Amino acid sequence: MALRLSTLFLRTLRDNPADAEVASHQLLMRAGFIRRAAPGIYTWLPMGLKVLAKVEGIVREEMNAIGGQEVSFPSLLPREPYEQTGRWEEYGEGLFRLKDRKDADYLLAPTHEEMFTLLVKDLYNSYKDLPVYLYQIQQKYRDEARPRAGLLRGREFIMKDSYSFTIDEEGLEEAYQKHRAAYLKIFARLGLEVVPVAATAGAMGGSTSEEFLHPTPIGEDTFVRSDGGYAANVEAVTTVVPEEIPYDDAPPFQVRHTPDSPTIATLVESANELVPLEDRAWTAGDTLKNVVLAIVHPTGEREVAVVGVPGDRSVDIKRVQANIGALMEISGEVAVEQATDEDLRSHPLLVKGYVGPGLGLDHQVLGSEAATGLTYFVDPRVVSGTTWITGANVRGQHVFGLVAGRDFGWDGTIEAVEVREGDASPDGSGPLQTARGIELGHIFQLGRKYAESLHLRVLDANGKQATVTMGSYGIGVTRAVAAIAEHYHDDKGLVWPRNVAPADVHVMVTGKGEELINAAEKLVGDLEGRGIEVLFDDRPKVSAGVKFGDAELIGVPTVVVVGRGYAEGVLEVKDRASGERENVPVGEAADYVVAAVRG
RNA sequence: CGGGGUGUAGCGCAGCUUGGUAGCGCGCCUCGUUCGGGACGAGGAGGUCGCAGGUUCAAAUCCUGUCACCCCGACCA
Repeated sequence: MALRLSTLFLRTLRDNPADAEVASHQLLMRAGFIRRAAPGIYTWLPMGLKVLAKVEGIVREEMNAIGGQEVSFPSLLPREPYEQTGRWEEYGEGLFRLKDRKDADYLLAPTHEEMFTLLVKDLYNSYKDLPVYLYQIQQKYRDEARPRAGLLRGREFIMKDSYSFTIDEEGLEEAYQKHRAAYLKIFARLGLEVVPVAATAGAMGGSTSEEFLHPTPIGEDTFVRSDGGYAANVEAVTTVVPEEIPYDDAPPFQVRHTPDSPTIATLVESANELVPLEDRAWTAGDTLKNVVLAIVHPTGEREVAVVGVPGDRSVDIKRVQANIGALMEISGEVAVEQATDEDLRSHPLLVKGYVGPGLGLDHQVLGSEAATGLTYFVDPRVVSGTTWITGANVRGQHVFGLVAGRDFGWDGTIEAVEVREGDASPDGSGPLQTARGIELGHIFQLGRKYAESLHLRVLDANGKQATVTMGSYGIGVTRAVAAIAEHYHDDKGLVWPRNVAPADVHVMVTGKGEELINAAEKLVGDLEGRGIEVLFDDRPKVSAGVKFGDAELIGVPTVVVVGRGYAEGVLEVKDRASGERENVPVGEAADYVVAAVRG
């Protein structure tokens, strides 16, 4: 049945809602696709549901094509499985928790690794049952600190999540590659450009992981790419490590008074005055800036650590956060913050503004083996033999020519500094460009993390218990709808690509008279008979201007106007995207539209 | 959690400085005229002015508190 605007549950808005900032949010609200129910939580109206169903359909087809089997889990889940994997705690405040009348704990699922794992455990027990790929398209709940931009970042959202269960790494690799290929197909069919980038696994655990980012200035993720094809989330970029330098001939370090050098810039100035180099001037990159950070464990325990980085770079807390958990062998969500004055007070050996890794091997201040016992990480650029200017741990004094490996050591290296435009790509494929993107998909090689904690084992070919290997693969379905709306619109409204449009064609009647209505009705009937989805603006007493405006706002790809041309025996067919219009004889209109729709 | 902003009719806003019992545009209802680019006329419906307390003869307006929402930074599909 055609959707008739005279009865369709739809109200378009002339003005943008005041609380909508980005185009996709504004237009989806104005065109009557969604309504806000609560912060970050949206109601889907008939038009919106049409698009959502198209997107889901494409995802479903491609998942089925790689052998995925669809299931559906509840959103309301008991605490126990999440307790077992530690995520009840690790998820922190992002988890919606609630209690039933018996005071038992429940949660609204933020994702379903546990449930899938337990389901397979429930039913399968032999390697002969594997591999199996299961997926669902379903609501997820995360109590986001700051929902924003309408559908782009909601507290309730629809995600397609799939999980692969295989007997070994080889099977996992195959499942991962199949999903990767399927994802590229899905996004291509959705009309969304995506860049697969290397990513960190974060709270999900596991090793190899890639994100599918849709490049757009309103994206929340920053990623880098090179002309040579390298691409990574900034959190996952690895630094090109310089060669170690022999330091046998390096001069000894000198400690100097530098009373007026509170900043890196003034320190560089002092350096060039006090201890000038023969062949060049000191720069900020020669200084070693030691940043004191507070590491907050999932348990809430607060630990101070120090990161030494070249002075011309600033520390990117996100990158530290993404990497420090593994380095410090902390499982779960680690928060990293700049150290407070109080943190510094509890470590009196740290002199604010003059923190340095040591005055020499005998007096090393930083490092787990040193006086403070504070873990000391350095940027990968700090390799043995490199020479640095840094704090002397005495107010008003710096040390010049401190040689890494000779005069100070460290507990480990960490990717802690911001990645800059122009930095070298780790695979040697040229300088890096930075860009912003929306994370539309994320695939992980989970390995055995969940299978182990939930004891998912099967008998292998030798009759021995083997822990199953898992992969996890997500697509933000509602987010994809937002991304499409964001990418496909103009100043008049939405411009849906055919694959996901709420209807194939928008037929409208302008002008009055029985013949016009009848002609439109006949066309609508013909089109429907041929399997075309029609949105029919049959509203009487609505002016042509309003109808044109709504058609442009709603954004169905092809618009047919039954109006003034009818007297001459033609209908006007317009292409929403290009604005091109064509007069088509009434008798050929259905054929013309079918051809346009079928592409 | 830190910074900025906003709460007045379904939507967008004015009124607040200088208290006097709420207004504009759009939308909605009725009648008539119009009918290819957001028509016109006439008549209507609709508001606890976010909430609580205070000051005052009188509070949307002044004071205190509180809540909510939006935007910018720390998390994620």
